[in-house]
Amino acid sequence: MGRHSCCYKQKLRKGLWSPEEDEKLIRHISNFGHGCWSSVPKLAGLARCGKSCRLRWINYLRPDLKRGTFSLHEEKLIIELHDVLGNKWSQIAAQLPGRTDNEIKNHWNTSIKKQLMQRGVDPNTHKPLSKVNEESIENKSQVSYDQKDHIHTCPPATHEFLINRFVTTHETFSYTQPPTESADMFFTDSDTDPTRSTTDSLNQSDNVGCIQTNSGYHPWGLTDAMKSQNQSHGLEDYIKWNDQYLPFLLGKPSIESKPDVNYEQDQSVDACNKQIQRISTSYAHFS
DNA sequence: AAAGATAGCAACCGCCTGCTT
DNA sequence: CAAGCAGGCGGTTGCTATCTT
Repeated sequence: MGRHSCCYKQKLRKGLWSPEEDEKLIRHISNFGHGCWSSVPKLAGLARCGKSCRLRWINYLRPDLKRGTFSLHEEKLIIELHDVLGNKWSQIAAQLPGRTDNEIKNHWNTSIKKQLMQRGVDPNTHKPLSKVNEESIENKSQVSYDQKDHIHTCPPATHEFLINRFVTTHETFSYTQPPTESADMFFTDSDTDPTRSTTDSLNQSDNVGCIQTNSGYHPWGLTDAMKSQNQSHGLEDYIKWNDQYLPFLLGKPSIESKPDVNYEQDQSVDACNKQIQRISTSYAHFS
């Protein structure tokens, strides 16, 4: 594909936007909307490419932008979402009203990353740095083995791994329905009230969540009763996700060579645990 | 006060995906 | 089905402001 066609045009301005250019763009979009971005520069009287206009509007001129420094809550949220989503800045930004993906990405790279490193946390894996170092040493020796056998890098997929990745213990697994379709994950209160806004929910509950699919809302995580039960046993009450594995859990394998797993429409917790057992069996050859 | 180093951020680049022709 | 186009995304660059020496 190469470069965007509009970028080939001659005499297009680049670099920082002048106040006059901003004004033209704001006036045009306020009056007519952006429509097709590639036509915006011409209609707005700007010597810029459509992509540049789009970026300027989304990252800087949009009226609903919050701007200013990130609050502690926002930073916490970014860290948690990054743990789940990785560098999916647009998805992370979608959970922070008034913030852009670019803004979050910049803040991550310039500030949050350093904070995490100072706290001894690896910003990529969100694990303690000491643990990451140990694993990297182990992985180095593993790489040669994998290369020898032409096995691409695959995570360990033992039952324990999957359980640990998705749920803390069997008892804590609290789907009311197994999800059946592609899903966008979001968090909500344990009452799983879909009318609550995501950010409101996140303010109140970090560890109990919900999967939203086309077929409805599927709570996951710990009920309050389970939380207190687990805490009395000294168990962690958070649930870790990995977007690479999420499609499997949802029956939507997205990476080649992964086993096709069908999920039954069974609403019992036992059935969910059986599904996990089945997944881990399917992965057994990787471990 | 000046020069160099560092941090923060706006914007660009290149790639990917989905839609249209 | 292939090619072209537009929109979107993540990674990166480079400019500017601030800090340090």
